[in-house]
Amino acid sequence: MVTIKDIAKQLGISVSTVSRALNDHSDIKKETKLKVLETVKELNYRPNSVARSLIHQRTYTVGLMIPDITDPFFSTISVGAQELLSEQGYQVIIGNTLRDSAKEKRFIESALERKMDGLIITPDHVDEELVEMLSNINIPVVFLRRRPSKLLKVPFVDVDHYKGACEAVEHLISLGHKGIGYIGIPIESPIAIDRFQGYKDTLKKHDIPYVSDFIQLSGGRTIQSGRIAMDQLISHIPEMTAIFAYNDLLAIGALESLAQHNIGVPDTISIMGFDDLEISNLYWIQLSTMSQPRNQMGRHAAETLLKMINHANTDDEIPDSILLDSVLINRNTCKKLTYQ
Amino acid sequence: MVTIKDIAKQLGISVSTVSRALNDHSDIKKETKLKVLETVKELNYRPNSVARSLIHQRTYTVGLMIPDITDPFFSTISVGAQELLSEQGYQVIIGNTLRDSAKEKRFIESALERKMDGLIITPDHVDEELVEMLSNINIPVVFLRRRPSKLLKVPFVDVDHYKGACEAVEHLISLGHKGIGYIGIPIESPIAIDRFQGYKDTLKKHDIPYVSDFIQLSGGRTIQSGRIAMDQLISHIPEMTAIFAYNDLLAIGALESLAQHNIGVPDTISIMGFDDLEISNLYWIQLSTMSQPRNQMGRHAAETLLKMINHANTDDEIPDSILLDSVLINRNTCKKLTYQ
DNA sequence: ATTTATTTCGGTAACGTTTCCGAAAACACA
DNA sequence: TGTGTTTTCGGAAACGTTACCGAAATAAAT
Repeated sequence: MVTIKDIAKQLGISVSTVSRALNDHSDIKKETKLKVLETVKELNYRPNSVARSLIHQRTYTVGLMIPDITDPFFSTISVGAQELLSEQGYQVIIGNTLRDSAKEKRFIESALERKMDGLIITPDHVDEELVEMLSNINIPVVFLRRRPSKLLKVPFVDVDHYKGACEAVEHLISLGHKGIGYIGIPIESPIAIDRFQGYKDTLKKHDIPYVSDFIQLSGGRTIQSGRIAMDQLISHIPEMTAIFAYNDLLAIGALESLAQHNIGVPDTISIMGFDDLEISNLYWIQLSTMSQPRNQMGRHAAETLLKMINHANTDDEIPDSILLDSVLINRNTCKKLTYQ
Repeated sequence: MVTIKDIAKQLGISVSTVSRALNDHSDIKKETKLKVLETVKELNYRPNSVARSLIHQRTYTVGLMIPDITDPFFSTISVGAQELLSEQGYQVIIGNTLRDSAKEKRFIESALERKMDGLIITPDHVDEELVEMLSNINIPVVFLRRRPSKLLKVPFVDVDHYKGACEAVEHLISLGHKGIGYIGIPIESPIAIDRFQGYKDTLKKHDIPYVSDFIQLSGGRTIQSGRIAMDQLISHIPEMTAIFAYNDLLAIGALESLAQHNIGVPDTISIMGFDDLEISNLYWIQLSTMSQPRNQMGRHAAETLLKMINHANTDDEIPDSILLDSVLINRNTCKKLTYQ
C-alpha cells in the first residue's frame, strides 16, 4: 500500500509536511503543496481513513438498525437517512435484524467495537436487557419509529400515529359513514395502541357508538390476516359501511376478501388503510390511505443524530424528539354515503 | 474511552499480556487470563477494531454497491450477501447509487480510502472511466448482475437470462401458443439482449415466424411503460395469443391495459413475466413468471468475494463466474390454447 | 543444588496518520 | 551586518492495538 511516507521519501521531505499539504493547512509553501498533490496523483495515493479515525477518535460511520431492509417502508427510511448522512461525509452501516433481539444486540455490540459515531435504531422490543445495554453506551443514539423507555435519555422520531388514525376516521365520517369497523393487530405495540385509540376517540367525538362486533384484532399484519379478518366481518354488512385498517397490508387483505365475496368497493363498503405502500397505488387496488413521510423520517433521524454527535461535549441537552404528520391519500376505496 | 492500557494498569501487568489474554494466545497463565476477562467486564471494555484494523491491514468490511435499495430485487440480494458475510464477521456497507455514475465512483473511492477488504458491485454502465478505475484497484471485486469488461479480470454472478427467457417462451409454446408477442426495453444492456435473444431463438427453434408487429421495445421498465406498450399491441389480438414481457413490471402494466380494455387474461391472451416480484403474487395479478434466485445471488457473490479475499496472496487465480438458473412460477396468466 | 527445559511475561516497534513544538529558512527593517 | 519577524518545515509523540524477541519465573531433570 502506498502511504504518506512514500510520498515524503520521493520528494525528500517529511511526513508532517505531506500531511499538512493534504489537509490544507496554512503553514505550507504553495510550491511544495503542489508538488505533493502531484506525487499523490502519480503514486495513486489514497489517505488511510483507518489511521485517521484512530487519531481523530471519529470514524465518520453511523449504524442504522432496522428490522427488515426488504420492506420498502424501511428501505425508504434508510435512503432518507443515507442521503443526509453521506452529504456530511458519513458512511452508513445497515443492520438488518429480522426482529431478532439477539441479532439486535450483536449489531449494537459490533457498532461499539467499530467505534461508530452514532446509532439510529428501530428495536423490535425495548426490553430490559436492551435498556440496560443502551444506558451503558457512550455514543449518541436516536430511536426511529420506536419510543425509548423513560429511563433512557434518548430522542426519537416517529409519525403521529394517533393523529393519523383520527384523520383517517374523520375522513370516513365526513363521507357520512357511521358503521365503521376496524381491522387491526393485538394491542401490544405503542403504534397499535395509538392507531386504535385514534379510531375509538374519533368515533366518540362524533357520538358514534363503539360496536365491538365491528372490531377484528387477531392475526398478524399481513395480507393473509386481513383477508381472514374481513371474512369474519362480512356478515355485518350492510350495517357496517366502512372499515379502517391498521395498515395497508390488512386493508388489501380485506379488499381481497371482498373481491372474493363479490362485494363492491367502494360501492357497498369503503376501506381506509394506513402506510401508503407502493402496491396500494396499483390499478386493481387504488387504496385510500394515510401516507407516512418515510424519507423525511430517515432524514430527521439523521439530523438529530448529527446534532448529538457534533454537540457531544459542548452541550449536554439532547435534541427534541420529533413527531411527523402523515397525509391523507384519497384514491378509490372510499365513497360518500348516499341514503336512498 | 477505556482501553487495553486501563486494564493493564488496574491489574499491574503489561498491555501485551492483556492482549494475549484477549486473543486466546497459548503462552498465558489461566489465572491471569481469568483476571483479565474479569476486569474487562468490570470496566466495560470493548476492543477497538479501528486499531486492530490498522495493525492487521484488514477491516473486515466489504462494500456492496447497488442501484436502488428500495427495489425489493436488490434488497433481497443484499440480504443474501449480508447473511453470509456477517456469519464470517464482516460488516457490509451498502452504497445506494441511484444509477448515478458519479455516486458510483464516489462510493468506490470511499471504499478504497476506508480500506474495505472487498467490493461487490452492480454498476449501471460499465464505461471506460469505471474500467480504468477498477483496473487500478488493489482489492478484490466481484460483479453482481453485470458483466465486467473483458479487460477486467473480475468474476461475476448473475442469472442466466438467456436460458430463462427460452424457458418462458418454451412454456408458452408448450401451451399451444404461436402468436407470441414481446414487450421489452431498448436493446442496450446485456440483460435486455439475452432475454430478447432467448425469445427469438426459441421461436425459431419451433419454426414459429418472428412477427415484428408483435414487438414493443420502447419505453422504460415500469408498469406505466408496460401499459402503453400493450395499448399499442392490442390491435393484434386475437392473432397474438400470448405475450412474453421483459420483466414483471412491464407484464403488470400489460395486465392493467388489458383490464382497462376488458380483455380477459388468460382467456383471450396469456401473459408471461420475468423476475417474480412480490406483487406478482397478489390476488388480482397472479402473474406467471420466471423467478430469480435473488438471495442466492447475494450469497454466491459474497462467497466468491470471500474466496478472493482469503486467497489474495496464496493463489492468483480468480474464482469462476456463476450463472444461476431462474425457475418457472406458474400462476394464472397463462392458459392452454384450445382450438374450437 | 545445579542445570536444563518450559511456561509466562514485559518492552518495544510497528500500522498510517495528525499535531504540537521547536528550529531552520526566508524575509524585512534598521 | 545584525536583529526581529514571519514563513516553512522536521522530529517526535500519540491514537489503541498486535507481534516479535528476549528475559524472568517456574517446573523438570540430573
